[in-house]
Amino acid sequence: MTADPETTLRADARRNRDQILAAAKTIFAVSGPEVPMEEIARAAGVGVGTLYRRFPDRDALVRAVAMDNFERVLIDAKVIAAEETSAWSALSRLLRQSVELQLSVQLAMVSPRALVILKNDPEVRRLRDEILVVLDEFVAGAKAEGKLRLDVGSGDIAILFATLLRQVRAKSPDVAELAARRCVGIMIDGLSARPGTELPGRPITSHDLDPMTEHS
Amino acid sequence: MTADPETTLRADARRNRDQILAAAKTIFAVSGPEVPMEEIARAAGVGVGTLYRRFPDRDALVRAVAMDNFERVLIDAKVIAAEETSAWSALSRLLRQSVELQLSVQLAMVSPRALVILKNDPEVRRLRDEILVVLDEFVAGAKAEGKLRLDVGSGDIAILFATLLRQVRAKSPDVAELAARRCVGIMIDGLSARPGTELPGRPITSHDLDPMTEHS
DNA sequence: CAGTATGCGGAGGAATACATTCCGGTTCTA
DNA sequence: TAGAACCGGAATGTATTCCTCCGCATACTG
Repeated sequence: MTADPETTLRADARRNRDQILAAAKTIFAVSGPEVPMEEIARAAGVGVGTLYRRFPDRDALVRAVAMDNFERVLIDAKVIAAEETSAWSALSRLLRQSVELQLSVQLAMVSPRALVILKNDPEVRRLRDEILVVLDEFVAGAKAEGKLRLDVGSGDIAILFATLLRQVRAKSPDVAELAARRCVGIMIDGLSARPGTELPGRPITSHDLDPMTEHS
Repeated sequence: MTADPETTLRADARRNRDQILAAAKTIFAVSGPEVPMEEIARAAGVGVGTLYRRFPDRDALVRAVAMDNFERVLIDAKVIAAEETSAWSALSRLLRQSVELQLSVQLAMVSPRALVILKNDPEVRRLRDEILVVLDEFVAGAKAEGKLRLDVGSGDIAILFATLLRQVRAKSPDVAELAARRCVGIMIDGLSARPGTELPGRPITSHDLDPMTEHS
């Protein structure tokens, strides 16, 4: 049906397309999906014209970035599931290593703009649902192992990491990057099952904040 | 010198001024200090004209909001210091209850826009420094008590809470508010001194990310 | 290696979003 | 009740941003 851009494009065009996607991913992660198109083009080392030729409008770009990252996370999760022996180590590894990937992904679940764009895209939803299933499995498994505190839901975890990803503006990118890794570490410790403070309310599930469905 | 707005203003004007400040605080906390002035005016229930009469431009408003919140946090911290018996409980109580206050405060330390405005304001700096001193005392004390993990600095804590404050967009404000409280709880547990994962790098101090000084 | 289809960059038109000003009408205060 | 202080929000000017268009460049094909 639709020609596959991966194979149909001329070599240089293909290269540019990839650069655009990569640049957009980085920039979206830091500044959200509303940055000027020109900024993305510059970061990708191409002209705006090229950007628009490949992605007719901003929505198309956002969708493409989301798809790309959802896929990547899903693959990661599956690899991890296969390699790790316990659900807890799988969960914490996924969270830890996904700083970059989740970066974009979660952002796509938090930004109102992206939400509107993605809400009605069946392909995106399918991927997203698959990810949620895997995540829920990890969470349930880790609880069963007694490693994850029982009073959290996958929604809590999602929020925790979604909020964390907006890169902090420290004095240098190095410090910022280190800080992010350390925050993740602290949060993982906060999630582990050890006698700690009791949390208010009830566990938040992924359904509680499912941005893909209408408000209650 | 400068007439004190608290006493000089006519009653209704004074009331409006307070409403504007309150509205700005809330909105800044959620959306950052770059929201359209009109939105703030609407939230405060006044016209833009009134907003501009009271605060000549955006910078003035940002500064006023920052001052207001810095003061509030400082007062809170001092009250807590007087009431709590251990540094750890003081620290965790401060973090827990300051969800709203810290909200604005930290935001003012993260947003580039606010930074520029506040960087050269000596009054703001003075307050800010006082807060940092109190926070450092709490941190040092809690470590001495063996309640706070030794491998974190006050900078780590600041980042942790600064990133957390951008309100999550859940299905309802209630859920969002609950989620925020739960996140704080999880983070506090992550900070407590119990055998957990080792953090990468070295503790981040408040100086490491001090936005009031130039990049190294 | 020449011919051509495909792709490229970026100037520029159109639309929008914002900050800020201004003034006729309203509300306090003495 | 007089008059000063204040209010709302329409109107103006400006800065951004989206997206199109077209002359030029580059990659594939035989």
